[in-house]
Amino acid sequence: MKKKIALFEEFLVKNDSRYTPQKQEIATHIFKVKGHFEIEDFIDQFRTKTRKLSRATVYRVIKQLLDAGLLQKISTRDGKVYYENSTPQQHHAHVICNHCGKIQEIKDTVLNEFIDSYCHKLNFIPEYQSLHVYGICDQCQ
Amino acid sequence: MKKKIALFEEFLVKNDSRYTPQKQEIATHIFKVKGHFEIEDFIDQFRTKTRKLSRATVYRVIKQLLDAGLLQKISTRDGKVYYENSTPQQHHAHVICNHCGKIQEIKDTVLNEFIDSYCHKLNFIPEYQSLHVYGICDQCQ
DNA sequence: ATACATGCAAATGGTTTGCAATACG
DNA sequence: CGTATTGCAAACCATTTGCATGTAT
Repeated sequence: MKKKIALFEEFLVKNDSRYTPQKQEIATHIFKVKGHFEIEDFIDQFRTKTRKLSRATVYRVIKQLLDAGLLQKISTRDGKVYYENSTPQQHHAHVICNHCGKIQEIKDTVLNEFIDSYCHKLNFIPEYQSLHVYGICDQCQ
Repeated sequence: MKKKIALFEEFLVKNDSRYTPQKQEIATHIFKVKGHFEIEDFIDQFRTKTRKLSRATVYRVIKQLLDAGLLQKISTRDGKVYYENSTPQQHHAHVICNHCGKIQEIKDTVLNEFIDSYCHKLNFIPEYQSLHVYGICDQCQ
């Protein structure tokens, strides 16, 4: 499988956007994160580890990563926002507990197949998708 | 099928929340809206038609409607936020064009069945769900 | 009486933008 | 060189919150 950073570079080139050191650095760091993370934490870490870096730039890169399907955004009901790595092929869905905030992943191809076939019917080109199920988890019941 | 306003009242009672005139009014107006709408527009309309009403209260009711599964929230990639009526039984999904912003609905039971069965496996009680597919629509290609 | 609901305005927090400086192709 | 990118701080905008007042049980 192709490296994500390579996919990102391809995406940028295809969209007449430059592949700059900042983009490379930010993307590389994001790709290393396992599970979900908050932007603010990420920026803090990045700043101490690497060097100064503008929030704006991070958000600009984030946007391109979302567009490229290499990252996805998760919002909990109480307004918290997380981001999580993904691949353009498979965006896994999330199950989010409204009580404790725990986030679980749904890994299942049924969903992706369904979406692909549906988009095909509409002649719609999917770039990015998100499925979030909110409710009460096992432990919180 | 039971009226939505009745469902809302039930929901409130069940959650030790009061069924007040404001809640009733706001909910009733929301239930009349077809398609998606923006909060700000809704408040403006409401204010001219009816009477003064606090943004805060609207948001408080919105939150309860979301929890009750009678309303759903749609966020476009560029930060716009819409709300749309729904029923607790079936949350239809949305296909959103990143180019022109057009929103189409997916009406299909496959999705709901999939989610129900998955939640059952996790012993997770789903209350609300959202599926958004972003991409490029037919016309914008 | 007591607890929840409302309205207001101020605060919050994630995200975007204008602009000047800088770097890529 | 010209055009996209970066950094900064200020701006934005949806949403939340603190608090004093009002209202239902």
